[in-house]
Amino acid sequence: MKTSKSSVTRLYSYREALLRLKYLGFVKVFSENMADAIGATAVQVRKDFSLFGLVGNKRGGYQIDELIQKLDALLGKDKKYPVIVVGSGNIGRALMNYKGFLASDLHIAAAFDTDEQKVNRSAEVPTLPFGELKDFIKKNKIKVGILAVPELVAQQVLDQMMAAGIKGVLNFAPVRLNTPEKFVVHNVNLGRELETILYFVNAWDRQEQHETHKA
Amino acid sequence: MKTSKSSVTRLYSYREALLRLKYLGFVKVFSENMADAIGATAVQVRKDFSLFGLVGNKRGGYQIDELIQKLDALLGKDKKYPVIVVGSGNIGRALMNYKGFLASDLHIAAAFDTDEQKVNRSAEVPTLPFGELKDFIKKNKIKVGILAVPELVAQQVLDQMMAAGIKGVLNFAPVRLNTPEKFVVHNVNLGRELETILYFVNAWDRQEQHETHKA
DNA sequence: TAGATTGTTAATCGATTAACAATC
DNA sequence: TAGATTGTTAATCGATTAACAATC
Repeated sequence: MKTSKSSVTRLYSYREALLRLKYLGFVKVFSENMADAIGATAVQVRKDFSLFGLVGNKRGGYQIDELIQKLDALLGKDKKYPVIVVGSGNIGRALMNYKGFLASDLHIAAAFDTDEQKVNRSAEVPTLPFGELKDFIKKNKIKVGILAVPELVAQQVLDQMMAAGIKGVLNFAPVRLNTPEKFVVHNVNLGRELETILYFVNAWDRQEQHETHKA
Repeated sequence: MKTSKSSVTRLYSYREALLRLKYLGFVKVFSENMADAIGATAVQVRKDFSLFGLVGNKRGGYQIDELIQKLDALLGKDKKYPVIVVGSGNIGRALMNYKGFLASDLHIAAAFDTDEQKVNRSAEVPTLPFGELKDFIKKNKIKVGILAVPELVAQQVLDQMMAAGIKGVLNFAPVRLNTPEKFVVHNVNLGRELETILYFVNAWDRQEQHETHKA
């Protein structure tokens, strides 16, 4: 598998690290440096690079400028991609105002909500009535959305987004969504994440107590 | 590896599905049903169950009540676990008010912020000054926190949380955190998630155009 | 040339899936 | 008994890591 999710994610990390190094005045890097920067191993870095056709110089490492340029082309960093938020509850509103996207190649074009009270066309990121969703997606050729609606309506809202042309979503509703073959869904289940953390922390606690008793 | 992150996550999913089935009046399930419910395969379910010592009846499937009970014991569902939010920016505030936690065994005990303006001791989930963080963690024996502070201060804030006794965090800052061996970090990098979705969606688009040209 | 570093091929590892024996 | 389902052992798969040849 050429382009697994994790290898692509690492490419973005490499790029970010390279920009930092460039900013600090560096001109070239070795695979070892890249590895340190993103918390991987040098072999992993070279493997990833070779997978995506990024070549360096035997003994001389990689030219930072050249590498960034190639990554930009590979990752489509040349243009800004508009993304929409559907549902302006707690999570939806947080993402509308999230500053972390500014540095990247994506920006939130608009949010949608069924609650007319939340509509606000003049805000920096406007909130529009849900009825305008389809037209907006089509008119602005939106490909990716953030699904931040209640669990119970998630599937039916997604269906409408798909019908209008959306090809991928970041889903915050704790349900398994039904999607066609060529559609990307990344699920973020915050409760589940916390529970899993809790599980391992508690497991260690129990283990420790056990060991203490034995001692 | 007995308890990988993913197998534990699936246990929580099984439990959730079982509660739904029970609510609908079902008394027993087969591995096939469980698989459908969480989007896995029957073999996967039986493998997970055997890994955690959950046994059924040859030919008779699994008793729902019994299974839930065992999962509760396994996952520590007997008590409520307090969790804190550090940083009350966009993400932090959204999580403070997130309803999705109500159904689970965790609740947000308090939030912390350096901005005195945001302090509010009388809210349902109080926001306290950052200076009270250590005492609060120690007094309430908090083990898990949500780190929703700016990237630049994430590590130093985490260091203070660790010093006070925190053993695991859900990290929203887009940085690699330095932690000791027995410490759990789950990273949620929202920008990265969206970028990766965008990558695959664009990759398909390019591919399609390519194929159209050939045709 | 000797040393350092890349890039590829092979080995390992963990997780998922397949095959099948056990048994209700 | 025959059929259905569990539970385990073996095979497969993908991703990471190790080994090493190429070469600047």
